[in-house]
Amino acid sequence: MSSSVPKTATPVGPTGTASSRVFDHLRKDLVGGRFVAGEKLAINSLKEHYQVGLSPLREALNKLAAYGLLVQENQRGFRVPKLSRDELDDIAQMRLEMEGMALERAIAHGDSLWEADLLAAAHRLKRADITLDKGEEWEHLHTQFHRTLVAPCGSVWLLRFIEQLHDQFDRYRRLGPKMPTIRQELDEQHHQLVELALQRDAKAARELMDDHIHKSYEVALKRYQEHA
Amino acid sequence: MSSSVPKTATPVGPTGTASSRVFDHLRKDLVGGRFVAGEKLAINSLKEHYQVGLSPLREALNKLAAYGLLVQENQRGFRVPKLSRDELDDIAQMRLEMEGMALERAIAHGDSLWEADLLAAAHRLKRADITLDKGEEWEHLHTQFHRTLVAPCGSVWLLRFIEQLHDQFDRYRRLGPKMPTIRQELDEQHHQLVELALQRDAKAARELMDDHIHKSYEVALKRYQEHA
DNA sequence: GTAGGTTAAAAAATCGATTATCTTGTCTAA
DNA sequence: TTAGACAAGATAATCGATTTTTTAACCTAC
Repeated sequence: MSSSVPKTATPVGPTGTASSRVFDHLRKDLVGGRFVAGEKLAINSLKEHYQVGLSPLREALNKLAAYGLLVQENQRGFRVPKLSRDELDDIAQMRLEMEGMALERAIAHGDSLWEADLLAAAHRLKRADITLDKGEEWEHLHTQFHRTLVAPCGSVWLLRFIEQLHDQFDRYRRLGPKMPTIRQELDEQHHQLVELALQRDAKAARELMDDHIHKSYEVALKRYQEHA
Repeated sequence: MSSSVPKTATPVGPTGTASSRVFDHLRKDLVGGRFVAGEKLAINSLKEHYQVGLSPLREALNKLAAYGLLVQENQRGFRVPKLSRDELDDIAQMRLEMEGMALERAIAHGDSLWEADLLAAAHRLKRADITLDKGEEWEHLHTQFHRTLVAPCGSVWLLRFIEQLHDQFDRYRRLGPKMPTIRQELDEQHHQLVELALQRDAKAARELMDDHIHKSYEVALKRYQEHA
């Protein structure tokens, strides 16, 4: 049953609005460190780089500013936020509080579907770990794993804030190339987190999560210090 | 020393960009309940109502969507988010956690300038309480008081999240007219909060804050239930 | 009567050009 | 020499019109 001109073709080309596409793309690039912290964005350059008109671009920039990945100054356009030790400490501290809270709640409420999702997410991430492919694909699986871990915490707003903090944190963590030694430790913790979650050991899981974030913080801090 | 055409005149007229002005105005209107929850925004009506062009209006709507006061669906414009009991519970619960945390930290770190600011903010709010003027001016002083209370918590991100949660909470609280009886209780708690903060009694202050949020939650819940 | 399809109207998204504001370099006067 | 004024260029913000997509109304075939 194939028609030569299907009514709804598989969207090979770009999907969604130009605004949402450039938003996603810019978000990735900002989190991935493809801009220099503090730099002023030249809108006209972005326009050609992302192959998009001025209106959708500006709408994306406005959203990113409200989200905290850009700063907007009246009549002076948009800048990439500066990085600072104080802010990194703040972000890490907030991650400790909020992801800890979310993990405890997720362990209390997560059902068996969650268990399956969690195992799947951990497995996919492990595959990328051993391939040592630490590119954009690994980043996505890593984000997805942490998202799955806390997903059934029962609070839409908590999840939203955690997502935002992750993006902010990753701006520091991804300042430089990977550090295989510490990275391997962190990868192992992902599996230990799954085990403790499945055992419903909220206390131990939270302690491990604290340690996980702490180790990640040390990586991010080193990156930040080397970066200057 | 007065020139007939001063170079930098006092900005009597509208200040800032059209986009930022309409953002502020829309934010107030959304929090203040001047739109029906769930309704779709007719951009062209907004355009004339706020006396602004399409581009700055759309930029403001995009920012509000990223902030969480609007929902944006690709190719289908903007909607006012629906209200739900579950979300109100979520917001109130998050306020308990986050404002409690912020208050404890503020009490630990706040200096004498903070004490003065706090007394001033409480005083201004009391003036508005007794005038029984519960309009936009009271709302502003109330927001300002709570903001001052937690200001020296040391975390930019915590303050940001709390601000966002307040806006969300107020969408429920401001669904209906004031309730003088319970309102008076809440007003008294503001002063007790100042006293406990000045005494640096973090534990008691947090307990009172919990109670304050709980009472406010009951008001908001009643509003929500009456609203249907 | 209803499912599916066509079309007209409405609304959203985007574009190209204009206007307002800021920035930079240069000149003048103290 | 340097602070301040000025002008020219660059950039940000906004407008008006166009294109694209959705919505709603109508029509046809079963």
